[in-house]
Amino acid sequence: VIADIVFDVPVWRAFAYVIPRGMELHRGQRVAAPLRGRARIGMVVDLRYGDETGLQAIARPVDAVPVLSRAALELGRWVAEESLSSWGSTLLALSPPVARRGAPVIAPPAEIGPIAGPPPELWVGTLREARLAEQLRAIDGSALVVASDREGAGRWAERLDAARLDSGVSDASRRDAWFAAARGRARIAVGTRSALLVPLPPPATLVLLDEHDPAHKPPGAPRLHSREVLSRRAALEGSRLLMLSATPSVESWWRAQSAQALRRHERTEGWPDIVTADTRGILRNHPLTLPLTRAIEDATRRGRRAALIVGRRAATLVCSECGSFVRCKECGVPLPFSRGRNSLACRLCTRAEQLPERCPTCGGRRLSPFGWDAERVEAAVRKRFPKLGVSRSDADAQIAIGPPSILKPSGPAALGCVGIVALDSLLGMPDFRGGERGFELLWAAMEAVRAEGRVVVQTLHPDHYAVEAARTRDLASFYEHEIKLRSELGYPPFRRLAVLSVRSRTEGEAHALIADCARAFDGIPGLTVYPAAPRDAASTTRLRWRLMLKGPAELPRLLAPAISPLLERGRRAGNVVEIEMDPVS
DNA sequence: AGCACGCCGACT
DNA sequence: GTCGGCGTGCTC
Repeated sequence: VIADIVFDVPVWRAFAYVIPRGMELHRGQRVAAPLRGRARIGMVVDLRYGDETGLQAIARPVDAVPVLSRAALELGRWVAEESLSSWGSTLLALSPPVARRGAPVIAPPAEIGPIAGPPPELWVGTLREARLAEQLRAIDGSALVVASDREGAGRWAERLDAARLDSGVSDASRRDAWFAAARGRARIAVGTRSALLVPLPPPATLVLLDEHDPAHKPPGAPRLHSREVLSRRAALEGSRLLMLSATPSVESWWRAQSAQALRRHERTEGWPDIVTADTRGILRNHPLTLPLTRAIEDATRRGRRAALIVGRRAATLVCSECGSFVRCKECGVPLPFSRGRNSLACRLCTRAEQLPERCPTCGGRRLSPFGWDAERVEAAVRKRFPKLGVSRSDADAQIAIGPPSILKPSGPAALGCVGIVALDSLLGMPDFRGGERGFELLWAAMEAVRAEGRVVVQTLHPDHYAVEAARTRDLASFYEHEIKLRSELGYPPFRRLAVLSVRSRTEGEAHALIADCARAFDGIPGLTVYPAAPRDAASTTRLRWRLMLKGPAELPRLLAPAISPLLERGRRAGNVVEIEMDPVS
């Protein structure tokens, strides 16, 4: 009997090995097998009869029993194909930690047949998490809860008294939790993306927390958003899928709405009004407007903490008179601006424009770089509030300054004031998700203060649809607007994106390499290939290039034949070619 | 990925 | 005459 094994190497095909006499193996079990002379860990994906001549023998099983079901192996293959990465690297990233020698033998995972299940549900509203905890407490069958990070997994494991599958606990207890979930001994298991394939006895409920969070797709295998993996899994095994978010991704909202699967568990009565501070023509010399200064004073006087949210660097050029950004005429995205350069280049289409003298919208003469970074804000705030504790690293400081993520761990009404120093640094990011990210932030700010505090938004765009929708607490109106835009401009969920990037040692080679890549995509029907652009517009050397690809839902299948030889050839002579499907930023 | 093989320059 | 750089190709 021959075993087909896949390894954590960038090689697509499986390798065939002889199973030694007396060794019993199953699909979904890990083994150590000699690969180019050394024993490496691989996953058994198939067992078959065949010609054994010239094949090496498997050295030993690594697991006494399978860790993945056959359905999980197939799901893993789908994930690998969708993300243009190898089956082996995907499966091994989605397997439990390897046991130490002498660990007890545990029962193999349940096999689940394909059944038709309900459409995925999208839960929004302030009560979504309380409702989830309630339902899970009384659940019939098993459940997997996937958080976007270890902290979230830890909080939920405690809240649900559930087994933990993420790396926040020891390997031994993660492994125990894996098999406890597989055998139905732990009804509820909590993990991060590494737990996506854990076997669960039916009927299973799959839960994705903070569905919109880009942290569900960090670098590394499996190179797909947990949302996509879970929705495929739910569809294949007929499980119920619940996705929770205060502000879902536009993709999920759109799908849930058309499947009549949107569930709203809301209570927004008593929430504070969002105070918008219009910063057009001001905010040149201080990051805090009067309303924000007052709100910080009030909160800290009452013994409450304040958080100030800042974006990244000065990223765009803005008109001080009408407030509009200088945008690419082709793509409509704001052009990134950095000091010391006299042209603006679009990140998407590479069109370069002379630095304009006047505002292209209103003809105003005052165009200035826009953006307050954390350092500048901290210095100014310390000066303004010398007696208060101000920190960029301690989220528990009286005034904490940082990126939107500092709002994440705060419980309901944890803060007395949230100030968004410059919403425009989010709205104006050279990324089609700018509106979505801005809306998420505003909503998260309201959730962090609830009825007990104040949200102050400083912006050049008080009339932006994301601000308007947040101010009126009208989720649906935001999504309607955003979906219309996405449909007109051909962005997800209507078309699918991929980003190809290359790196070389010399500028000449880098340019030749990206040109080769672009040529390889010539003539593929339904594919839009955007012109290549240097990766860092600010950098003077052009060793890194990227280009964006747009296509239909089957984009990975379209790209695979063209990209495979490039991914291999790219590795020669210090060249690196990478492709990322469905980039989140 | 990771590792061995092999072909050219610098050193004993 | 030998060491070792890295470019190249393969892994059951």
